[in-house]
Amino acid sequence: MASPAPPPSDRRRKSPPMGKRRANIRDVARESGVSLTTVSLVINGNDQRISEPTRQRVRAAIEKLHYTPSRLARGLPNRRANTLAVLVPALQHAFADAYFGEIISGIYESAADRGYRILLEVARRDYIRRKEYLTIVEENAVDAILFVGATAEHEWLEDFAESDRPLILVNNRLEKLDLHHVVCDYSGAGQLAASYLIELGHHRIGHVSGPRDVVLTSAELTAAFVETLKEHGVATSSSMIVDGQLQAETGKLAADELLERDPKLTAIFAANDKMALGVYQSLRERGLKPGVDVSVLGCDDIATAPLADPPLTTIRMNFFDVGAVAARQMIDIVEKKLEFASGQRISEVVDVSLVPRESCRPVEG
Amino acid sequence: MASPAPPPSDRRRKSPPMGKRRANIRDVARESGVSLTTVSLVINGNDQRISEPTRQRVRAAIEKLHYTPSRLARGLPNRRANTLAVLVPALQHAFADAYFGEIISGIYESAADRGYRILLEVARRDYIRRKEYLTIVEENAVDAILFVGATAEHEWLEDFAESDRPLILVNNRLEKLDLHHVVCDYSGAGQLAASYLIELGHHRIGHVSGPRDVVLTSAELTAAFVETLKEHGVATSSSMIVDGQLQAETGKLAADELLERDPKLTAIFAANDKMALGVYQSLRERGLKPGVDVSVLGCDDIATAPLADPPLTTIRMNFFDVGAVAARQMIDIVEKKLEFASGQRISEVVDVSLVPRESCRPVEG
DNA sequence: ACTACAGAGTAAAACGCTTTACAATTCTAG
DNA sequence: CTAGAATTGTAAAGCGTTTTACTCTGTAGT
Repeated sequence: MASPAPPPSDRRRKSPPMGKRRANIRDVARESGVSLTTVSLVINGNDQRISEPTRQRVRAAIEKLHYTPSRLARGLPNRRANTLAVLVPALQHAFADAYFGEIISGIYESAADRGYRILLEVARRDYIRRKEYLTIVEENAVDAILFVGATAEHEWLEDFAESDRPLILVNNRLEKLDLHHVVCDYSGAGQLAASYLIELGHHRIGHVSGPRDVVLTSAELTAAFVETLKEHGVATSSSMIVDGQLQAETGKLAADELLERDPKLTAIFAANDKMALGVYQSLRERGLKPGVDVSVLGCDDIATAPLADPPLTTIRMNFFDVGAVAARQMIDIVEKKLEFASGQRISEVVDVSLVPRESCRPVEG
Repeated sequence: MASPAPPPSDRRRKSPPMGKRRANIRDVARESGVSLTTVSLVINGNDQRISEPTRQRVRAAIEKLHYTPSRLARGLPNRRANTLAVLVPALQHAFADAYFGEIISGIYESAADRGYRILLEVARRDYIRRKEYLTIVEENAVDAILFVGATAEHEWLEDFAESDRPLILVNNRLEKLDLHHVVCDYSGAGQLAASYLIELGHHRIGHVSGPRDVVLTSAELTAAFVETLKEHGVATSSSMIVDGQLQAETGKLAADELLERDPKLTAIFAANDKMALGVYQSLRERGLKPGVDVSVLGCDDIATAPLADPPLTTIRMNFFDVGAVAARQMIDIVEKKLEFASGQRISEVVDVSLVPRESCRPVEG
């Protein structure tokens, strides 16, 4: 029985595309007289079997039709989105912070170079509770997560610890959880700070540290600083160290404390520039001139450091690079360019350097 | 002729999913004993015809299987990505700027509420040249573009002017191009500034404006300020106005100029807080106390305004809200909740308010 | 002459969903 | 009773790719 040809499908959900519809891969195939497959192979370039003439023709057609592949459709078959998630903690307006901003800029740079997009995510309470961070990778909205402001308090990170779920910590490490990470050389920074200050002749030195209990890199910085002082025979005691919370106000408070404990301090090393600026405040309130009466050394080299009065001597942390490296590494993993024994972790360290300006002087006589 | 049943397709490109594959809509359908369609309709909720009992069953199955729809697949049929692009100009580390940060936070907030994601894009030269801004919407990577730092110099925006391509200007408007936009009430701010200063008895007033030639809102602010002064019978001359570039240094320079032209100025209104802080510098260098000898009024209310010395009186611009409103509007458009006559444009204005602190005092005598 | 094989290309399945047009069943009204 | 309407559901087309497993030439080796 000759089955009748099926009636032309009239079930299009749209009226026939009157206006010029966007060209798709099929159009290109038709235009260049080859198969769908061939076009796809040409686009993705990695397959050697298509001959040069054919390639040419396909490319011509692509050009002519202004064809661009659909990202959406592209991701479907191999479940890849060509997108990276940048996850930040739910701080008050995290995006408005220069620290995050610089890292994100670095991430963006690398990602753009490799044809990846950046999706912004904020780890709000709700977000964590519903484990959205898992969802986004499971539903293939993103290929990997770059988490920027990790601390020991982010316990949900354990969901990534014993798995090969693609997450990397940007400029943070965790003591308890073994995760991919890229960090600035905080130990190196601590050493640098100590040797510089000693070189200038200081030996009564105070230190405003970061929140060492939850931020491992802060702990490292301080440990290396203290260790190096010791190595150079500078007496250290824990009373010379006061923890701050990385904000200017806490830097000021910490300096107040420090100067009360030892009014003859000749130098203060702050774990970041914002706190160093807080230290400036504290000194001024006491009628002391930063950089003259007391040397102040910062860390990070934020944009406003050179604009301070006096310009802040500091240790340059290349946050931009940290972001860039982290993104590159994750992309390598996603694209399987980096094969890992399951459980093996990325652990890159980015160099730091000292930027001498005017807030540190040799100790007098 | 009985055609033999087609052999079970053996062409799976993966070995049979041994490990637990992620559940898809088909699994849910099977589990709850209904059709694919039904599940889809339940998920999307908008269709009334599915009965409550069926809904229950489907939801139970979804729960049980930990099912989450794939964003990728979801976007394909109706060509929607549930994603908004935030486009920023290629300034040096734009993301590190508090202004952008606050707007982005607002955008994020609205978008998250409506189930939309945020894609970050930087309008680098290359990006513009290759018209990527068109590509991303054409290839359905995003549903709409929110452009944050527009100026008259961004000529490529004309690609959106006479079309219904979904782009909105966030906190900017353009004179030449008719585009969707949401802005703070810069005219209102200008009025507010003028009346406040007059109320305090000032009539020798200087003004550091923004780059009026390329930023329309800066022009509006200044125009309204001048106009209101005039209305109150305060003589104005163009020599009282100096353009700055919105950065602290240019604010200082402008103030230098202003104070040279009229050393008896009793108040200065700066078009943004950063420049106001620059004005502080200029005053201090002359041995004048900001807020005492010369009142200083800012605009924006950035995070550091209350921390300045003296705390800066300013006009609060709710950038967060501007971002939030812009995102909401675009989502409405994308989802066709807002039907527009082609060519009709969104034009929302967000209120501003005066925040009195200590940098403005009544004029003496 | 006959297998082997490389080279160039293709058919078709699969990815996971949305939505339209239709089907089956039950209800309502005449 | 029965025609029609309402209710609840379903089949299947379609979205735009990637990729696997083939096919078809022609050439080389034996």
